[in-house]
Amino acid sequence: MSYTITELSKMFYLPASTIRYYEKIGLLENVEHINSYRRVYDESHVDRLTAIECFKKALLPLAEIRAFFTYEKDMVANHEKILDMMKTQEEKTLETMKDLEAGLTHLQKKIRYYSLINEAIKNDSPLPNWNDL
Amino acid sequence: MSYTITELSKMFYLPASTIRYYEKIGLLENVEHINSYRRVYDESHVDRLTAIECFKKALLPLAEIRAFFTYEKDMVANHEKILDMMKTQEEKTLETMKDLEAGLTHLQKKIRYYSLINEAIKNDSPLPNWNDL
DNA sequence: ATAAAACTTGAAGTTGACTTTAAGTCAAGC
DNA sequence: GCTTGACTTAAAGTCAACTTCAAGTTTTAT
Repeated sequence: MSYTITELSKMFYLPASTIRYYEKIGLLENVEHINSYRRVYDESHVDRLTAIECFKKALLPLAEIRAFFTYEKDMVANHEKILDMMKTQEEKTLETMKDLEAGLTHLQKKIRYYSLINEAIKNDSPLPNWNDL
Repeated sequence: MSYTITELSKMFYLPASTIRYYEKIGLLENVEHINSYRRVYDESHVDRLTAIECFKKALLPLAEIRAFFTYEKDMVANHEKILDMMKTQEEKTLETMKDLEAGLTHLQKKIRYYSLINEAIKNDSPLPNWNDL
Protein backbone atom coordinates (compact mmCIF):
# COMPACT_ATOMS: atom_id res chain seq x y z
CA MET A 1 0.00 0.00 0.00
CA SER A 2 1.30 3.45 -0.82
CA TYR A 3 0.24 6.93 0.27
CA THR A 4 0.49 10.46 -0.98
CA ILE A 5 1.58 13.30 1.27
CA THR A 6 -2.01 14.51 1.47
CA GLU A 7 -3.17 11.13 2.65
CA LEU A 8 -0.57 11.04 5.42
CA SER A 9 -1.42 14.63 6.20
CA LYS A 10 -5.02 13.65 6.82
CA MET A 11 -4.16 10.45 8.67
CA PHE A 12 -1.93 12.25 11.17
CA TYR A 13 -3.55 15.69 11.24
CA LEU A 14 -0.21 17.16 10.21
CA PRO A 15 0.26 19.80 7.52
CA ALA A 16 2.12 18.47 4.49
CA SER A 17 4.81 21.03 5.19
CA THR A 18 5.48 19.37 8.53
CA ILE A 19 5.81 15.95 6.91
CA ARG A 20 8.30 17.40 4.43
CA TYR A 21 10.11 19.06 7.32
CA TYR A 22 10.36 15.75 9.17
CA GLU A 23 11.99 14.26 6.10
CA LYS A 24 14.38 17.16 5.84
CA ILE A 25 15.60 16.75 9.42
CA GLY A 26 15.95 12.99 8.97
CA LEU A 27 12.91 11.74 10.87
CA LEU A 28 11.44 10.21 7.75
CA GLU A 29 13.79 8.31 5.49
CA ASN A 30 13.80 6.60 2.10
CA VAL A 31 10.92 8.56 0.69
CA GLU A 32 10.52 7.70 -2.98
CA HIS A 33 9.59 10.33 -5.53
CA ILE A 34 7.55 9.13 -8.49
CA ASN A 35 8.81 10.54 -11.75
CA SER A 36 11.50 12.01 -9.57
CA TYR A 37 8.87 14.39 -8.31
CA ARG A 38 5.99 13.66 -5.97
CA ARG A 39 6.59 11.84 -2.73
CA VAL A 40 5.25 8.35 -2.21
CA TYR A 41 5.05 6.82 1.25
CA ASP A 42 4.44 3.27 2.42
CA GLU A 43 3.65 1.37 5.63
CA SER A 44 7.13 1.99 6.97
CA HIS A 45 6.46 5.72 6.93
CA VAL A 46 3.11 5.27 8.59
CA ASP A 47 4.88 3.30 11.32
CA ARG A 48 7.49 6.02 11.68
CA LEU A 49 4.92 8.75 12.01
CA THR A 50 3.01 6.69 14.55
CA ALA A 51 6.17 6.26 16.60
CA ILE A 52 6.98 9.96 16.27
CA GLU A 53 3.49 10.75 17.53
CA CYS A 54 4.05 8.60 20.63
CA PHE A 55 7.44 10.06 21.38
CA LYS A 56 6.16 13.56 20.93
CA LYS A 57 3.44 12.88 23.44
CA ALA A 58 6.16 11.92 25.88
CA LEU A 59 7.75 15.29 25.04
CA LEU A 60 10.91 13.95 23.41
CA PRO A 61 12.59 16.57 21.27
CA LEU A 62 12.76 15.70 17.57
CA ALA A 63 16.53 15.33 17.77
CA GLU A 64 16.17 12.62 20.40
CA ILE A 65 13.56 10.84 18.35
CA ARG A 66 15.86 10.88 15.36
CA ALA A 67 18.71 9.55 17.49
CA PHE A 68 16.48 6.72 18.61
CA PHE A 69 15.65 5.75 15.03
CA THR A 70 19.33 5.84 14.18
CA TYR A 71 20.27 3.58 17.08
CA GLU A 72 17.35 1.28 16.38
CA LYS A 73 18.82 0.39 13.00
CA ASP A 74 21.29 -1.73 14.89
CA MET A 75 19.46 -2.48 18.07
CA VAL A 76 21.67 -5.40 18.96
CA ALA A 77 24.68 -3.10 19.03
CA ASN A 78 22.84 -0.18 20.58
CA HIS A 79 20.29 -1.70 22.92
CA GLU A 80 22.05 -0.35 25.99
CA LYS A 81 22.22 3.15 24.58
CA ILE A 82 18.55 2.97 23.68
CA LEU A 83 17.63 1.65 27.10
CA ASP A 84 19.52 4.53 28.68
CA MET A 85 17.78 7.06 26.47
CA MET A 86 14.36 5.67 27.25
CA LYS A 87 15.00 5.51 30.98
CA THR A 88 16.33 9.05 31.07
CA GLN A 89 13.29 10.16 29.16
CA GLU A 90 10.98 8.21 31.44
CA GLU A 91 12.33 10.15 34.40
CA LYS A 92 11.90 13.45 32.63
CA THR A 93 8.35 12.54 31.72
CA LEU A 94 7.55 11.56 35.31
CA GLU A 95 9.06 14.84 36.46
CA THR A 96 6.94 16.77 34.00
CA MET A 97 3.87 14.92 35.15
CA LYS A 98 4.55 15.89 38.72
CA ASP A 99 4.90 19.54 37.69
CA LEU A 100 1.72 19.32 35.69
CA GLU A 101 -0.12 17.87 38.64
CA ALA A 102 1.16 20.64 40.90
CA GLY A 103 0.18 23.19 38.26
CA LEU A 104 -3.23 21.64 37.92
CA THR A 105 -3.81 21.77 41.68
CA HIS A 106 -2.88 25.44 41.66
CA LEU A 107 -5.21 26.07 38.77
CA GLN A 108 -8.05 24.26 40.47
CA LYS A 109 -7.55 26.27 43.62
CA LYS A 110 -7.83 29.42 41.52
CA ILE A 111 -10.99 28.03 39.97
CA ARG A 112 -12.51 27.35 43.41
CA TYR A 113 -11.53 30.81 44.54
CA TYR A 114 -12.99 32.65 41.59
CA SER A 115 -16.14 30.53 41.76
CA LEU A 116 -16.58 31.70 45.34
CA ILE A 117 -15.99 35.28 44.24
CA ASN A 118 -18.66 34.76 41.63
CA GLU A 119 -21.07 33.52 44.29
CA ALA A 120 -20.23 36.32 46.68
CA ILE A 121 -20.87 38.94 44.03
CA LYS A 122 -24.19 37.35 43.08
CA ASN A 123 -25.31 37.24 46.74
CA ASP A 124 -23.84 40.59 47.60
CA SER A 125 -21.93 38.87 50.40
CA PRO A 126 -18.34 39.66 51.43
CA LEU A 127 -15.61 38.44 49.10
CA PRO A 128 -13.78 35.31 50.22
CA ASN A 129 -10.14 35.37 51.17
CA TRP A 130 -7.54 33.41 49.22
CA ASN A 131 -6.04 32.13 52.44
CA ASP A 132 -9.38 30.76 53.66
CA LEU A 133 -9.48 28.09 50.97
CA MET B 1 12.19 42.91 53.44
CA SER B 2 13.92 43.66 50.15
CA TYR B 3 15.89 41.52 47.73
CA THR B 4 18.54 41.97 45.07
CA ILE B 5 18.26 40.32 41.70
CA THR B 6 20.90 37.78 42.71
CA GLU B 7 18.91 36.82 45.78
CA LEU B 8 15.78 36.22 43.73
CA SER B 9 17.90 34.44 41.19
CA LYS B 10 19.04 31.99 43.84
CA MET B 11 15.60 31.67 45.45
CA PHE B 12 13.93 30.69 42.19
CA TYR B 13 16.82 29.03 40.37
CA LEU B 14 16.35 31.53 37.58
CA PRO B 15 19.17 33.39 35.83
CA ALA B 16 19.09 37.12 36.54
CA SER B 17 18.64 37.69 32.83
CA THR B 18 15.35 35.82 32.98
CA ILE B 19 14.13 37.93 35.88
CA ARG B 20 14.98 41.07 33.92
CA TYR B 21 13.25 39.57 30.91
CA TYR B 22 10.11 38.92 32.94
CA GLU B 23 10.08 42.56 33.94
CA LYS B 24 10.55 43.63 30.36
CA ILE B 25 7.55 41.66 29.14
CA GLY B 26 5.42 42.92 32.02
CA LEU B 27 5.33 39.87 34.27
CA LEU B 28 7.09 41.72 37.07
CA GLU B 29 5.95 45.25 37.78
CA ASN B 30 6.90 48.21 39.94
CA VAL B 31 10.51 47.23 40.33
CA GLU B 32 12.36 50.03 42.12
CA HIS B 33 15.90 50.97 41.17
CA ILE B 34 18.09 52.29 44.00
CA ASN B 35 20.15 55.27 42.94
CA SER B 36 18.13 54.87 39.78
CA TYR B 37 20.32 51.91 39.01
CA ARG B 38 20.17 48.51 40.62
CA ARG B 39 16.88 46.70 40.98
CA VAL B 40 15.30 46.16 44.37
CA TYR B 41 12.54 43.63 44.89
CA ASP B 42 10.14 43.03 47.77
CA GLU B 43 7.62 40.42 48.94
CA SER B 44 5.22 41.32 46.17
CA HIS B 45 7.79 40.26 43.62
CA VAL B 46 8.49 37.04 45.47
CA ASP B 47 4.76 36.35 45.37
CA ARG B 48 4.64 37.11 41.68
CA LEU B 49 7.51 34.78 40.89
CA THR B 50 5.92 32.07 42.99
CA ALA B 51 2.69 32.44 41.05
CA ILE B 52 4.58 32.47 37.75
CA GLU B 53 6.29 29.25 38.79
CA CYS B 54 2.94 27.59 39.45
CA PHE B 55 1.41 28.74 36.21
CA LYS B 56 4.46 27.66 34.26
CA LYS B 57 4.16 24.21 35.74
CA ALA B 58 0.65 24.08 34.37
CA LEU B 59 2.19 25.07 31.01
CA LEU B 60 0.52 28.47 30.69
CA PRO B 61 2.34 30.65 28.16
CA LEU B 62 3.86 33.79 29.63
CA ALA B 63 1.38 35.95 27.73
CA GLU B 64 -1.51 34.19 29.48
CA ILE B 65 0.14 34.58 32.83
CA ARG B 66 0.55 38.28 32.23
CA ALA B 67 -3.09 38.55 31.16
CA PHE B 68 -4.10 36.88 34.39
CA PHE B 69 -2.12 39.38 36.47
CA THR B 70 -3.69 42.21 34.54
CA TYR B 71 -7.22 40.92 35.09
CA GLU B 72 -6.49 40.16 38.72
CA LYS B 73 -5.90 43.85 39.39
CA ASP B 74 -9.64 44.24 39.23
CA MET B 75 -10.87 40.81 40.10
CA VAL B 76 -14.36 42.00 40.94
CA ALA B 77 -14.77 43.29 37.41
CA ASN B 78 -12.90 40.43 35.75
CA HIS B 79 -13.69 37.37 37.85
CA GLU B 80 -15.68 35.75 35.05
CA LYS B 81 -12.93 36.30 32.53
CA ILE B 82 -10.41 34.87 34.97
CA LEU B 83 -12.62 31.89 35.72
CA ASP B 84 -12.93 31.23 31.99
CA MET B 85 -9.18 31.46 31.52
CA MET B 86 -8.49 29.08 34.36
CA LYS B 87 -11.09 26.56 33.22
CA THR B 88 -9.82 26.61 29.66
CA GLN B 89 -6.35 26.10 30.95
CA GLU B 90 -7.47 23.30 33.25
CA GLU B 91 -8.79 21.43 30.24
CA LYS B 92 -5.60 21.96 28.31
CA THR B 93 -3.58 20.73 31.24
CA LEU B 94 -5.73 17.63 31.61
CA GLU B 95 -5.34 17.01 27.88
CA THR B 96 -1.57 17.33 28.14
CA MET B 97 -1.56 14.95 31.08
CA LYS B 98 -3.42 12.36 29.05
CA ASP B 99 -0.89 12.69 26.24
CA LEU B 100 1.96 12.43 28.69
CA GLU B 101 0.48 9.28 30.18
CA ALA B 102 0.10 7.76 26.73
CA GLY B 103 3.67 8.77 25.94
CA LEU B 104 4.91 7.33 29.19
CA THR B 105 3.18 4.03 28.51
CA HIS B 106 4.83 3.87 25.11
CA LEU B 107 8.18 4.67 26.65
CA GLN B 108 7.77 2.00 29.30
CA LYS B 109 6.90 -0.56 26.67
CA LYS B 110 10.13 0.32 24.90
CA ILE B 111 11.99 -0.05 28.16
CA ARG B 112 10.50 -3.50 28.74
CA TYR B 113 11.35 -4.47 25.20
CA TYR B 114 14.95 -3.35 25.31
CA SER B 115 15.40 -4.95 28.73
CA LEU B 116 14.31 -8.25 27.20
CA ILE B 117 16.74 -7.70 24.35
CA ASN B 118 19.42 -7.12 26.90
CA GLU B 119 18.56 -10.39 28.63
CA ALA B 120 18.39 -12.29 25.39
CA ILE B 121 21.80 -11.09 24.32
CA LYS B 122 23.31 -12.00 27.68
CA ASN B 123 21.81 -15.50 27.56
CA ASP B 124 22.45 -15.95 23.89
CA SER B 125 18.76 -16.72 23.47
CA PRO B 126 16.59 -15.56 20.53
CA LEU B 127 15.63 -11.90 20.46
CA PRO B 128 12.09 -11.12 21.60
CA ASN B 129 9.52 -9.75 19.23
CA TRP B 130 7.99 -6.31 19.74
CA ASN B 131 4.54 -7.76 19.09
CA ASP B 132 4.94 -10.40 21.79
CA LEU B 133 4.93 -7.83 24.58
C1' DA C 1 43.06 55.34 43.90
C1' DT C 2 42.41 51.71 41.31
C1' DA C 3 40.91 47.40 39.92
C1' DA C 4 37.61 43.78 40.18
C1' DA C 5 32.97 42.31 40.93
C1' DA C 6 28.26 43.00 40.35
C1' DC C 7 25.03 45.17 38.18
C1' DT C 8 22.82 48.05 34.25
C1' DT C 9 21.01 48.85 29.18
C1' DG C 10 19.31 47.92 24.46
C1' DA C 11 20.01 45.12 20.80
C1' DA C 12 21.11 41.14 18.62
C1' DG C 13 21.47 36.14 18.71
C1' DT C 14 19.72 31.30 19.81
C1' DT C 15 16.83 27.16 19.83
C1' DG C 16 13.16 24.15 18.49
C1' DA C 17 9.58 23.31 15.69
C1' DC C 18 7.48 24.70 12.31
C1' DT C 19 5.24 27.87 8.48
C1' DT C 20 5.32 30.81 4.60
C1' DT C 21 6.85 32.39 0.29
C1' DA C 22 8.23 32.57 -4.39
C1' DA C 23 9.09 30.28 -8.27
C1' DG C 24 8.74 26.12 -10.61
C1' DT C 25 6.72 21.08 -12.22
C1' DC C 26 3.41 18.06 -13.79
C1' DA C 27 -1.08 15.45 -14.71
C1' DA C 28 -5.89 16.17 -15.73
C1' DG C 29 -9.88 18.32 -17.54
C1' DC C 30 -11.91 21.51 -20.81
C1' DG D 1 -2.98 23.79 -25.95
C1' DC D 2 -4.23 26.08 -21.87
C1' DT D 3 -5.64 26.48 -17.27
C1' DT D 4 -6.18 24.55 -12.73
C1' DG D 5 -4.80 22.26 -8.80
C1' DA D 6 -1.85 19.47 -6.32
C1' DC D 7 2.52 19.03 -5.63
C1' DT D 8 7.81 20.41 -5.60
C1' DT D 9 12.16 23.26 -3.93
C1' DA D 10 15.25 26.25 -1.18
C1' DA D 11 15.26 29.94 1.54
C1' DA D 12 13.40 33.08 4.56
C1' DG D 13 10.19 34.08 8.23
C1' DT D 14 7.79 33.19 12.77
C1' DC D 15 7.09 32.38 17.60
C1' DA D 16 8.07 31.69 22.47
C1' DA D 17 11.21 32.03 25.81
C1' DC D 18 15.24 33.07 26.71
C1' DT D 19 20.49 34.16 26.40
C1' DT D 20 24.41 36.67 25.01
C1' DC D 21 26.85 40.72 23.90
C1' DA D 22 29.01 45.17 24.08
C1' DA D 23 29.42 49.09 26.43
C1' DG D 24 28.57 51.55 30.48
C1' DT D 25 27.79 52.30 35.96
C1' DT D 26 28.32 51.47 40.81
C1' DT D 27 29.95 49.18 44.83
C1' DT D 28 33.57 46.76 47.22
C1' DA D 29 38.10 45.18 48.21
C1' DT D 30 43.02 46.10 48.21
